[in-house]
Amino acid sequence: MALEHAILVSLLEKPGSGYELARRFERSIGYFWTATHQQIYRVLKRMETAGMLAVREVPQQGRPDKKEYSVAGPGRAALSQWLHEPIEPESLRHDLAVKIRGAAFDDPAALIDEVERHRQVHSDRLAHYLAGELRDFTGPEAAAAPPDAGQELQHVVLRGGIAYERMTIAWLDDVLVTVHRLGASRPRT
Amino acid sequence: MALEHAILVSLLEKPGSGYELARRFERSIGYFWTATHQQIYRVLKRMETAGMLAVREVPQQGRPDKKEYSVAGPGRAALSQWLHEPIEPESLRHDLAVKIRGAAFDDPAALIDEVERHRQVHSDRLAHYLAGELRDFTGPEAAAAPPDAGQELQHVVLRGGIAYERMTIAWLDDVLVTVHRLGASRPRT
DNA sequence: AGGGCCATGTAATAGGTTACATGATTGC
DNA sequence: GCAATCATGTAACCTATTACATGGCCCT
Repeated sequence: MALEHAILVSLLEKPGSGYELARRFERSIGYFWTATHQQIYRVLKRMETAGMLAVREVPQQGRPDKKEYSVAGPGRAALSQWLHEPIEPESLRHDLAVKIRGAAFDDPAALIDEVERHRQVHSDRLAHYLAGELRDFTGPEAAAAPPDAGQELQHVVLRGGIAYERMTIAWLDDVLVTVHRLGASRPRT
Repeated sequence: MALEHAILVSLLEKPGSGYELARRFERSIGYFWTATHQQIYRVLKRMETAGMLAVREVPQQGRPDKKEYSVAGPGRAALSQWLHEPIEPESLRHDLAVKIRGAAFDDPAALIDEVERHRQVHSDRLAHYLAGELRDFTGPEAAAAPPDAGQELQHVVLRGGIAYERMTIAWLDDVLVTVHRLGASRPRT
């Protein structure tokens, strides 16, 4: 169960409430792990019961009170143990590839809009990652201070996201060319 | 629910039993979609009940009888409908990235073995994909016959897998360089 | 004799999604 | 007045994983 571990890492980077975690899972750490707020609340409660997390009630004015979670000793130990265990190299789960193969039995031309839409999303994500890289790692402000190990590691993960988006965009272009070529060779089916 | 759709595509490409599907999901279509035999049997049963699939009992000698599934009209209609619906561009779920960020709070050097192990797996997969490409698409035998739309689409999906593995290997090299640099700057922690 | 492949399944559990529910504050 | 943001949660359902179970054939 790696959601627990992703939460531990995120809370070590910075303590926060369930709500804040849910927002981080839409950005930053969410680039390579997704979770909804319902799931996060459920897991936080379980982890708290298991003693992995410490909670602090934070009264706020003008806003609902929040529970700020931070990692307790057993949580850190659980993370450390997981870090030293080997994990399975993950396999993709790529719906769009299923669609592309399925299009052979239907209408390949119908793929075009869908693939272009996906390309746009990945293109936006790439721009977003690059902006984050400039802000946090390669820009003048970030370059002023020497990066610590944590920042170096966050940066290499971000570079992975950037490489993934670039590769995906290039592949979607390949798909578009292929589909157009199919359409051209048989104008109507 | 895309497992149903992946099964429909696979059975349209070639009818087969639950066992055979499970094997295909370890190879070929499994490169971008995974499923275990338990799950496949359950979904096949549900799809059969829903009338999406036709079954044929095939007696065999020296082996247990098998049930050969093929796609029935309603199954084809369900697939067609899905193909015309937009789907969400998927987000990654990358355990290793969580580990890398987590290593900042533990021992970054412990990543090295793990990353090298993953690199090996991806390198093997790449070799496997390239061999498949040569056999089915770019080799002398395959080049002799003009490819149809189905083959072109299968090929472009395979090219996506190849691009993914290449990108991943390059990124894992980047991770290794980064971790080694961290270790060099502070020999013991 | 033992291991691996073919072939099918059940049961229990864990993980994840969708819908529903509440309620105050801030900004347009 | 309406929508968005902050903040927390429950309930129902669907999906996926892990463990267990059976049994014959083929090869070494």
